[in-house]
Parts: sequence; C-alpha cells; structure tokens
Amino acid sequence: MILEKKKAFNSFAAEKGLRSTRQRDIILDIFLSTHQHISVEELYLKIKSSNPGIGHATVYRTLKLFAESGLAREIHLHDGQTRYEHAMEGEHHDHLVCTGCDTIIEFEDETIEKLQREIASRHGFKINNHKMEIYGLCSDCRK
Amino acid sequence: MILEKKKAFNSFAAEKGLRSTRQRDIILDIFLSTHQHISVEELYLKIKSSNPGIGHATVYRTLKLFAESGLAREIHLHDGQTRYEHAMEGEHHDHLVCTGCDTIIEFEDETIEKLQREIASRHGFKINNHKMEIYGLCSDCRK
DNA sequence: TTTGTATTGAAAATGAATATCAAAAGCATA
DNA sequence: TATGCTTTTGATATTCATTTTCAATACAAA
Ligand SMILES: [Mn+2]
Ligand SMILES: [Mn+2]
Ligand SMILES: [Zn+2]
Ligand SMILES: [Zn+2]
Repeated sequence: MILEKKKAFNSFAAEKGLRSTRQRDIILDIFLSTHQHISVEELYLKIKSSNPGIGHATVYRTLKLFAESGLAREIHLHDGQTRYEHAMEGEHHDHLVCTGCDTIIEFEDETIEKLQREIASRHGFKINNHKMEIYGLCSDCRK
Repeated sequence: MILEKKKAFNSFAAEKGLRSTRQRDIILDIFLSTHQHISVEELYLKIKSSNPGIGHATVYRTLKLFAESGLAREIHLHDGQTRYEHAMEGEHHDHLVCTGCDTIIEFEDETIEKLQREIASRHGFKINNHKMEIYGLCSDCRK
C-alpha cells in the first residue's frame, strides 16, 4: 500500500520531468507514516526531528506536489493552517469537525454527492471538487 | 429592509453596551449597500473613497461585530481572504463557485441539510454550523 | 567526468489579520 | 454646558502562515 503510493508518486514525478531527491523521498516516507489531517508545521517538525537539514520551504513545496499528484489532499479547516490528508484514487469523504476538541470524523454520503451533481448541472456547472464540513460538538464535548 | 437591519444592529449594540459611533454607522451603510461576498479589503477601499479617515482595523473590527450580531456571515473561499455576505435571520445557503471567473451562485437544498443533520446525529454531534462549497467551471468558462 | 538544469535551504518578503496604545469621541452625570 | 470616566479609533507595529529569492548544491544525461 505504501509502496504502491511511492511508485505512483515516482511515476508522476517521472512524467513531470522532476528529479528524484533525497528530500522528497524522506518527506514522502514520513507523510505516508502519518495519519489524518496533519498541518504543514506539524509535519515539518516531525521531519526535522530525524532530518534536521530539511527546510521549511521544501516541505511546503513538496506537499503541494503530493497534492498535485493525487497522493494528498489539501484541507482548510478554520485555524488558519493548511492541512494534508492521504488521498486515494477515486475516494472522497467529507468532515464532521468538533470545535471543542478538534476531533475530525470522516464520512461519505452518496445521496448528498448525487444531489450536489444535480445542483451543479442545473446551473450549468462542471464540478471540479467540493468541500463540506459540518462543525459542532461531539458527544464528549457536550457533557 | 435596510432600515430594519440598521435597527437590528442598533439593538444588538445597545444590548452589548456598545457606543454608537460615526464609523460604525458609515461602515454599516456601505456594507448594506453592497452585494455578495465582499472581501474586507474591497469594503475597506469602498469606504475609504468616501471616508478617507476610517482605518483598516476599524473595518475588520466592525465586520466582526456585524457577524456577531447576525447581520453578516463570514465566508472563506480559497483565496486567503475573509469575505462577508448579508445574512438574514434563519436563512442559510451554500455556494457554487466558478474557479474561472469567480462567479458565485447561491443555492439551498433542504434534502442535503436534512441528510447532514442525520449524519451528525448518527455520530452524536450537535451541529453548530456547516459549509459546503462546490468548485467548478460555469457554462461561460467552459466555452 | 563534465555540464546544464532542477532543487534546496536560509533568509527576506508578502499579505492578511491582530495587537498596542495614545489621542479622540461618546455618554452619564453634575 | 462642563466634567470625568470609558470606549473607540487609527497609525503603527507585530504576528503568523506561506511564498519568493537566489546562491550553493545535487541530479542525471552525455
Ligand atoms: Mn479526512
Ligand atoms: Mn452567499
Ligand atoms: Zn469534541
Ligand atoms: Zn465562470
């Protein structure tokens, strides 16, 4: 699974004429070892702990590449930081965000997706992507 | 309609013990005269053209107040700027955003809203608010 | 190797939003 | 109307995430 993703990114890089670098390998490894909606800064710190030489800008640049390759998805919740999550071909989900404890629950709802497509086509739009976030309090935080 | 909104904000201000100031009056007037998803900077420039004295910070502060009073709603699309739109009691809508020309189409879909409530309750969440944006190309931009 | 180009990282720059704080304005009271 | 207290304002500085710059370095093709 992780190996497949690495291969996928390598083909993407090859097609784009990108060079293979130590930094990108390291960042990819560490990104793939994380779970769930990690912020750039969080990932940067994680990377730096084992690879002090790697710079801020490189992490930013590389995560953009991952997103472009389809390996990662950029997320914007409302704390002013860009986050990334793993993305797999054809998979999509939305988020239920607890504003109390920052827990994020992922969900999929094909009925909603279908309604979205209908709304878009009714207005002559060709959907590229969408986002849907439901903010509220989880059961723990309501106690 | 505009008058009602002004009254509503004035009662909100009164209840909160806020003073009534020339600046807030002006900003409210101009905000109410605009349409659709204006960015803070756009509004600031509009305001400055007739009222050069008013400062940046005051516009930011005042828009926050409008949102708090329920008069305005804060919007975050993905250009890194906060936008505000008029909000009316109990009204809610979502957005279809053209990434070609920045046109925004508003829509409401009660079926989707209901499904959202179901999803939330299935996970024990109490919804506070939500956002849903569909990004794509409008018919003009696809030509 | 050599050579041309892509990549990197430190540092500076950007841009939106917020904080600071002295001066000005609002308002209750005398 | 004048006084005094408190809020508000606006210039400016600051913060913070992200991007840009650019010289040094690394990659890969020949
Ligand atoms: Mn997710
Ligand atoms: Mn709207
Ligand atoms: Zn919670
Ligand atoms: Zn368009």
